[in-house]
Amino acid sequence: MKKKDALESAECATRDHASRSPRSPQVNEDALERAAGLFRALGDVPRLRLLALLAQGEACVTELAADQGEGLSTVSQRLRVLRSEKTVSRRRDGKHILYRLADQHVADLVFNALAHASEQPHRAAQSSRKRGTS
Amino acid sequence: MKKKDALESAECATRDHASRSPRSPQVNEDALERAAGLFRALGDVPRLRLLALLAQGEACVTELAADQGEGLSTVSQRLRVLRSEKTVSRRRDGKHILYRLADQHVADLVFNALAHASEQPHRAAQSSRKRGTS
DNA sequence: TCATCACTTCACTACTTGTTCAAGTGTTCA
DNA sequence: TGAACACTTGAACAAGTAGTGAAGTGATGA
Repeated sequence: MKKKDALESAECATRDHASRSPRSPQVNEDALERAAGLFRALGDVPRLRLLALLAQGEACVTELAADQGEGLSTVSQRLRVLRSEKTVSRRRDGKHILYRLADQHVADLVFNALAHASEQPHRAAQSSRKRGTS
Repeated sequence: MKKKDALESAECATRDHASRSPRSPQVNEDALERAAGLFRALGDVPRLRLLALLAQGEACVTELAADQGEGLSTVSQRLRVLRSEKTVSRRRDGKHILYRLADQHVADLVFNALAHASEQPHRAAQSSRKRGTS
């Protein structure tokens, strides 16, 4: 993925709507990076399913793999990605390693998105609906 | 991306912790797909920045491109992705096409994630903090 | 201490995605 | 009517990412 071609022909901004507002970079660049990373980790159906599963409680890799009909290695890799973005945490329990959602915020994100997705079968609207609405 | 290698050696599930709970697929597969699509669209720094910018109000493509020091085409493509996941909507205003966040839910998602990311410089915690914080 | 179990990591391939230039579309204004 | 503006779309390529088998790691139990 390359970058750069900047401003190939941006002229309107200085004329028509000269200054609507500063529209500055007041967003923390670092936070942006982490937020994007988090979203990227959640942006994959198998991984999201894994999280939805873990939202029901702790589970070991074998259990998760069996539940999804996938290989251990595959599931382990998915968990690695999720773990690198701090969406899940793990602890050893004898021979097993149990995974769980890292915190309530992750659960909120997943549930909100799923709720939102369920509400809107085919299109988003000018909704001013509040969260938590089922 | 291939698929399949299923159950290369999952035996523990049937022995040690035989049945912790059903842990069934009660998650709507279709909602999962849409939610993942939404997250995937948000999982890119430039696109997320675009949304953060739009959270401040409507803006035309040229304006957004100028603000980020990027080319029109580049920004237009990013907006296309965002639009395909219904995170932004647009309307024509004379020569310009003004983009805006599609709904409040998207703004919530972005702000929550950014807030969460800002709160946790280097690691996630057992936070039970509620949304809307800061 | 050695075999087994439950994973994790590595290396590799196939596939997906983002950026970019060139060309195309739709509006406005002279 | 046509030139200029503000985008959008298409195609191509580079770079990133997921899945997989094989090999490695760390507990447990005989």
